[in-house]
Amino acid sequence: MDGLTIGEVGRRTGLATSALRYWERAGILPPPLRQNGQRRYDAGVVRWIAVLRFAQGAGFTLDEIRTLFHGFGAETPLGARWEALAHDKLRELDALIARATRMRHAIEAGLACGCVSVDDCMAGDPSAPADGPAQAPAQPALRRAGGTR
Amino acid sequence: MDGLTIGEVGRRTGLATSALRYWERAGILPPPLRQNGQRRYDAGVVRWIAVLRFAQGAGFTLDEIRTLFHGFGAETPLGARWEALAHDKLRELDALIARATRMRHAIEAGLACGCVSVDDCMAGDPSAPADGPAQAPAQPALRRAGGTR
DNA sequence: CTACACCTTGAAGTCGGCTTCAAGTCAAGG
DNA sequence: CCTTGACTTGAAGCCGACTTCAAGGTGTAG
Repeated sequence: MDGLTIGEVGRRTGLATSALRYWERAGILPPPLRQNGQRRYDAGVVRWIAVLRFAQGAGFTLDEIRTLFHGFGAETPLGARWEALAHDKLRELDALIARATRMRHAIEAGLACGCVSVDDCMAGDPSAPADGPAQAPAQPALRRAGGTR
Repeated sequence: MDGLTIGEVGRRTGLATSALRYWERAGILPPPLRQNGQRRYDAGVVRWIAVLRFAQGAGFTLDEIRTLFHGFGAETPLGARWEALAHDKLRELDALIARATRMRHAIEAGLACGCVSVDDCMAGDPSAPADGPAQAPAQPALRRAGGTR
């Protein structure tokens, strides 16, 4: 046994090999040894990838995950690293949830409004008819996330 | 008075003129009359834009907003159009909120875990130590939304 | 005439996290 | 020797909603 090929790692983790190469280039996965120019991974990489995917699922960007993996002194335990990043992320998530909740309310306000045409409806303007759906968007959208292949 | 220039509309609505042109090309705002090749908008466009921005703020994509504005028979009232689109969007938002809430839980599980290194932590694998942070991500991320200039 | 402010267009750039493609390398099997 | 299959690379494409850029037109003021 001289290490896993990238295809083997892909099979074991359910990931595309292109993603593994991408993470390596992005400085997240350390470059493995090579045999004849081909990557040979230590079996431990599977666990690293599990942590990576977990962090991604928790909402961390690759930038943040790079920090999680390589951005602290080598002696800093994983738990402490996680904690250092978690508070900001929790606040981001709370903001996201709050925003999504406001969007829900906006949609319901739109349902309650019952306008006939664009020109007799709506907000944003002090001379507006009544209690139309309210003001501006402020935060345009929320993008969807890609599935896992 | 022969209509508002695009710059004037931008000023009144707080939008970049590039956005107005983009929406026109995207088939959302109808092309206005022109004088010497320049767009001259009817004052009513301001209200259209308010509705557009409101819908955007409620989470609708430009595709959906195009449907909202131009995708029904001309006799269909705005309220009915809104309703036709609202139910799916509410479900999407609920899914989003649920996902964000799961992400919150994941982060908190990570905080409770207290692992020292990547190799002694984590999930996804049946031989894992204990009740590590749990399984996979399934839905990678949530993208941030751009502010309103 | 020049300067200036405003408008026009199409093409390309931005962000994140990949995927896809073209072209090439390499080892094992028939 | 030739094919097959897995690997390598860099470059480009994708999604959404725009912004930015280059190059040029037009109207008005001084």
